[in-house]
Amino acid sequence: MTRLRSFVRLAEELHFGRAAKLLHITQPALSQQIARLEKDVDTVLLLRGNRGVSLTPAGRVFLRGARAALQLMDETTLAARQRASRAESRRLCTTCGPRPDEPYDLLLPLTSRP
Amino acid sequence: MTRLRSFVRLAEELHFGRAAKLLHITQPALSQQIARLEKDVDTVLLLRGNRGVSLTPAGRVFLRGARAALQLMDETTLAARQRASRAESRRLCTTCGPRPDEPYDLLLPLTSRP
DNA sequence: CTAGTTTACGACTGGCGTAATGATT
DNA sequence: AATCATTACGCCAGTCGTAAACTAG
Repeated sequence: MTRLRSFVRLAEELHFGRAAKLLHITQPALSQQIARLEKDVDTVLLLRGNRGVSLTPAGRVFLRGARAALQLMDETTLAARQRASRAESRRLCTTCGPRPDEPYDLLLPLTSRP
Repeated sequence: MTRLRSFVRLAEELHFGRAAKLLHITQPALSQQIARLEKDVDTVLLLRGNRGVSLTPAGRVFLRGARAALQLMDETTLAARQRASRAESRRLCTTCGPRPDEPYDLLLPLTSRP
C-alpha cells in the first residue's frame, strides 16, 4: 500500500529526491520501495535517466490503476467509519429500535443486551 | 494488502479456522491481521460470536470496497505486465517504428538507441 | 566536480507459528 | 470437555536510515 502511494508520488514528481522528501522518507528508502514494487509486478515501471525519471507505457497503465485503487480504499475506509458512527449514534438513541439490516445481535455482545 | 485479502476471505467464510486454512496461515495469524486492520480503519468490522462471526454494517460496506480495490489492483498489475510485453515485442520487431505514445526514449536507454 | 540513483549494512518493526489463555456451550 | 477466538512470545523477513559507490554530464 505504502509502495503504491510512493509510486504515485514519484510518478507525479518524476524525481526521487523530491518525492522522497514529500513522502517523509529518505531517497534510498524510496528507491528500494520502487525496486520492490517493480519486482512484484515483474515489470519496469519507470526509467531512470540522469536528469530525472520517466514513466514506461506499463508505468502509465499502472499509475492509473494505482491512483484509482488508492482513492477507492480511502473512500471505503471513510465510508466504513461513517457507517459505524451512524450505527453507534442510532444505538445510543433510545427512541429508535433496531431495523432489519441492523439487528441488535450484530451491534452488541450478547451479554450486554437490554 | 494481504490484510484485505484475509478480510474478504474471512467475510466469505465467517469462520476464522476455515478462512485461515484457505489462506494457508494459522488462526492466530489471521486473528492478528484482522485486529490490525480494524485498528487501522478504527472501526469494528465484524463481531465474534461463539458460533462463528458476523459482519457489522461497517464491515459490509468495507467488504464491498475491499473486493473492488483488490480486483482493481489485480487487473492493473496484469494490464501493466501485458503492456510491457507488448512494448517488448514491438521493440524487437524491426519493421514497426516508434509511435507517438511510445517514443524510443521511453523504451530504450539513450546509449543503445539506433 | 555536481547531481541523481543505487548498493551496503546495521538496526528496528511487523507479521508468522507454536503454545498457552479465555470464553461460551 | 469441546470449540472457537485471542494473547504471549520467539523468530525471521522486510524496511528504514546512514554512508559509500556508481553514472552521466
